[in-house]
Amino acid sequence: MSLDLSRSANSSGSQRSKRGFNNNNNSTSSNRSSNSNDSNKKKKVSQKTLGVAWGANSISSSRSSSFRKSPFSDFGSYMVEKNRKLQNQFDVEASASSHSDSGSGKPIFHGVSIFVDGFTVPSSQELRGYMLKHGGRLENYFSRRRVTHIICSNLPDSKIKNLRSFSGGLPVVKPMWILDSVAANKLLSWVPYQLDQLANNQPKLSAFFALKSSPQSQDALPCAPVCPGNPEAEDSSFKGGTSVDASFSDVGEPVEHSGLISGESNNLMNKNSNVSLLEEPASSCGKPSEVTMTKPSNFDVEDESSVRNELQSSHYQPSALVSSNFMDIHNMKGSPSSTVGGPSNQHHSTLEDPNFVENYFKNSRLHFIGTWRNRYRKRFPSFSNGFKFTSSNTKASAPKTAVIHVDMDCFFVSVVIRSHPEMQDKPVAVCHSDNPKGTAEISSANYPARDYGVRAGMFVRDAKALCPHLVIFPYNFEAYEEVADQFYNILHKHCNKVQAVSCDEAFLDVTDTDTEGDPQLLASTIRKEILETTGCTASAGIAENMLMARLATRTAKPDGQCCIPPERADDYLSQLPIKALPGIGHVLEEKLKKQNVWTCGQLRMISKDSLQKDFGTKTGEMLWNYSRGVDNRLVGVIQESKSIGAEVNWGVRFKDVKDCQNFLSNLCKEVSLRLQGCGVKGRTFTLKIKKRRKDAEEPAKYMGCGECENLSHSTTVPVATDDVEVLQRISKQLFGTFHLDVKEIRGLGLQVSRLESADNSKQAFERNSLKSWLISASASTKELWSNDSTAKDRFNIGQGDGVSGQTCANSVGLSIEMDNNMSDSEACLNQVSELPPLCHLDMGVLESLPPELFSELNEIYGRKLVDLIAKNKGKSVSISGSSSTHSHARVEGAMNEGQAVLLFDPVLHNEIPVEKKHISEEVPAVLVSGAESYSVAIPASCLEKTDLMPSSLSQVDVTVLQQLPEELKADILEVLPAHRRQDVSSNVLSEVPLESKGIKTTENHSGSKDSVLDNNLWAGTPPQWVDKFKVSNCLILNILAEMYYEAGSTGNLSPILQRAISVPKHQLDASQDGWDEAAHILRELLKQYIKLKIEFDIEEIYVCFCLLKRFAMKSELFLHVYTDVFPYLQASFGENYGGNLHISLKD
DNA sequence: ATCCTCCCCTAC
DNA sequence: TAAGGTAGGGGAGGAT
Repeated sequence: MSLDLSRSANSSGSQRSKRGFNNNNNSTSSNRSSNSNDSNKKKKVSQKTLGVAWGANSISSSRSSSFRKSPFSDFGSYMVEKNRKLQNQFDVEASASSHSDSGSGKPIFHGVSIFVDGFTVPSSQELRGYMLKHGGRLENYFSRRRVTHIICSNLPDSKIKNLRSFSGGLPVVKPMWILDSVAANKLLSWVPYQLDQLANNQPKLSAFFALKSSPQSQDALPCAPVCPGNPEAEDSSFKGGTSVDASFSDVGEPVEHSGLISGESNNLMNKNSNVSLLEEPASSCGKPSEVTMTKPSNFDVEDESSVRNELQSSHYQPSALVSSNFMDIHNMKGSPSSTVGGPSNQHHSTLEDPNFVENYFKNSRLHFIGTWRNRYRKRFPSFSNGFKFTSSNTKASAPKTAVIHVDMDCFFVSVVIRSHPEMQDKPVAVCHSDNPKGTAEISSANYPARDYGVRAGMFVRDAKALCPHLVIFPYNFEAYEEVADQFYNILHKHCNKVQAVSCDEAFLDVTDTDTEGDPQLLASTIRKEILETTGCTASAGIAENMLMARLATRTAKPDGQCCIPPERADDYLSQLPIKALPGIGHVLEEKLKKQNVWTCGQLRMISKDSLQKDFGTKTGEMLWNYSRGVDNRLVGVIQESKSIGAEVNWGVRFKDVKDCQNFLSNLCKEVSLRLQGCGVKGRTFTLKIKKRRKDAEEPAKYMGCGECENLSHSTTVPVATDDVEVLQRISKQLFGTFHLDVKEIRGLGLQVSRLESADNSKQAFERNSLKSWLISASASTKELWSNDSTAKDRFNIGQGDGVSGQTCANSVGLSIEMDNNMSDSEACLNQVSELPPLCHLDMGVLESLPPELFSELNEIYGRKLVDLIAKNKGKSVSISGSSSTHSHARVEGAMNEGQAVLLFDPVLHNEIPVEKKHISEEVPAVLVSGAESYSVAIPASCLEKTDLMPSSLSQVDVTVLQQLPEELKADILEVLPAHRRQDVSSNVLSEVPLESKGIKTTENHSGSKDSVLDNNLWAGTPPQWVDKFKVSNCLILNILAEMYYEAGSTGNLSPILQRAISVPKHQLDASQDGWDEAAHILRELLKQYIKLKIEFDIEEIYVCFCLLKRFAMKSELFLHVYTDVFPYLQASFGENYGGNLHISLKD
């Protein structure tokens, strides 16, 4: 597929402004006469009469009365009244013939309201009878508001277009749907009954269906895409969907099919009827006679009736996935925007549509193209990552390679007109809109249209200007998907080395394929089969490498094939315009033209050095090679994706920050779903923003982004994620770094890179869940005490049982029996019931938790936490009343209850209070900040490496230390000052005088080479802060031990910890340096936390430490803290430092 | 040197 | 009205 976006999308504002003379103003105020006047009238009518649409059932009915004017004041009102009468009549008859459907409650067609278009079998009267009998409705006059399904047997082509224009996304379904549903006594999915001719007009819902069900399984999905088993669901989604379009609607108006198209099509003939035989104009240059070309004289179009419209189980993108949500929301809201909001001219902007993001992608051709690869990967997994090259394919051993490049001709058009043979020779294009004054873009034009100069990327108004009788077809993404599948099925059948380029283009390596010596024969066989199967033509290029094969295809188009033997490559290239080389776009072309290089022959005159100097090493080499027909690429598989993202650069208009945040949030949802859909998580997040250029005029394109500055910021987090909330926090944080007026934003995109498989981190994820973390504390304690060899092996524990016994006594009710036969993960999963008892939870900490964490915990504890907190409120206050320090009541409460570091650690329960007492008594603390915020100093000595070690084992989770292997334990002990070592060797968890802990309390950190923030940070020392920092020393040791556990239990550090800590396992095991470095990094981490929170609430810092402890053990949770906290920092330091703050942890 | 970020360019 | 996306590659320039 050739996609020319350069004119409209990427390049030149100049192009746009040239076009702009016929701009929006012009077109709206110009003589659109009847059309625009009509639509205005319709809008008015629809407003007035909206409420009638759904009668008493209508969600908007209550609203309607206020809009209704006196009856019969105009034709519209008359029609409304008439409709109402007919409906009443219908209702009366319906109740009279009320039919007990299946006894299962709702009748089959409950909520279904059909409009019968044209002659049908059975007749519309019969259909009416079925509807009457089974709780449905039949509308005598079409209304997009009331009608849920259009029933139609077959339509003359002249009607197709009109139907498409008024159906507005409603399903157009064959009457068989009604009959079959009655026969099945349930509402069947309408999708398999779509009218073939019009299937392409129903992207939204059918996309959803396609996702959920294959044709084989649709019977099992009786009706509802939104809510299976509830017939109302499907129906109500239509209500929502149609009311969205209300302002376009023609409520109460009788349908007239003016055969717009028929007149046009009659004019087309003659001139273009044989255009498929013509050579592509561009190919005329540089086509040497030796290049063999074949083109068929014509092709047979498959009989229309045999063109299956079979719905295949396409893999739709997440945007389709969330469509149910979208519909529900619209349904609930009743689309007030369309009823109250007046004209809908903003409807497709972010201003009016709260679900713009989801909606947008479903209708975007570029999105379809851009995401096709992912769908292909899922559809043909064995081909997208299956075959590998045999060495025989390399240049050395197999000098003669054969590559075929196959490319469907004007794919989008071919597919939509494959069942309209009479359109083949007429100028046809695919476009969102047929408005001859519109700025919708032509996506694809067939060759007759190209003869008029119609090109992909043009505005439809320009195309119509060139070719007034151009026939516009809308997109049919499902059909593209279907044909692409057929296309690839054929390719895979004939060749086992297929490299998919796009939905309509692929390379085949046929070197080893049995082609009976003739790749051309194979190419022609394939093309023939493609035509027979899909009804669409394909062209092929055959050459010895991918470059030349591709160029050959260019010559072969349309519907031909071309072989360029190696010996003819030079000739072929010499006159070839440089733009024809893949990799040379308009920018490179312009640059080269400035050097007077127009053809590949001229390009060859330039030395490689010169090219590399002007265009860079790689690009220069590429130019040098390609101009000589040299291409060393091998036909290969689609490689693993390196990034996943989503962006929207159309219709983006925000009126306030809230709008923008909502949009961003939806974008994150989309990206998260895509990540999950691909089974990957990512670490680097890039937010891209298009900002209106200062002097930019109103874009020529309706709702376009116009001329923009492209901005991007990225951040890297330590733990890969696909979690939507994390994405939202990160993107919010990134967004803050731009400091933009949201009104200037014209486009937003979020891209995720540094991907890793979600499977790999699945185990880690399970470990990292809050629940498993809670459990693991008790589990590890238990394992320690156990003599079970599994536990020993896991932690390499060979000793320390004596002490274990002691700690065991300290724990309350946490023991679990480990089954020897259980794997670690099984064991983990089986520990679900082993939560720390409620009485062990710290109220202060609980209350301080971020809401999301609290609610997660609350759920885990069966929602008892809320009560617990309520009960403990008074108690907590009394504790704080007794406190004499500056710290916040809840923090003090927590400290007094002995849980300074860990929420639940049973061992630390016993140690921390002791230590804490010393610190708070003996370390003088200075609060030096101004009145408005804390500014805290931390002793510089605390940052010395030696002080990373706990000053006393009383700070250490001894159970943790005990689990270290002998030599590591020795390492750690060795670093401890002698008096500390004594603590350990005596194994007494005694109190150690503060003076001996080597903590200096008044030094400033002015010597630090850290950022200016540090100076603020270390400026003072409030007592509570020292407490926590001391605690952090202990924490670090715990963390190090945890790291060791990770290593011990899995044989390797978990990927998460490897990255977060960035200390290779071997280093950890081998030397003190490794530990020191790990400690250093962790210390930096702590500092970040301190920075993040210090300016706000000292209490929060405490929470951070609690959470940081979790980070050490369960890294994924760290992300929550990390992303949660960063915005505070942004808010705090704002303009001054916000841009310089990169907290990302370097690899 | 090597990596990272922030772009730009290209293809479909 | 209209749906200007997605992803890879590479270059410039700065940090380490």
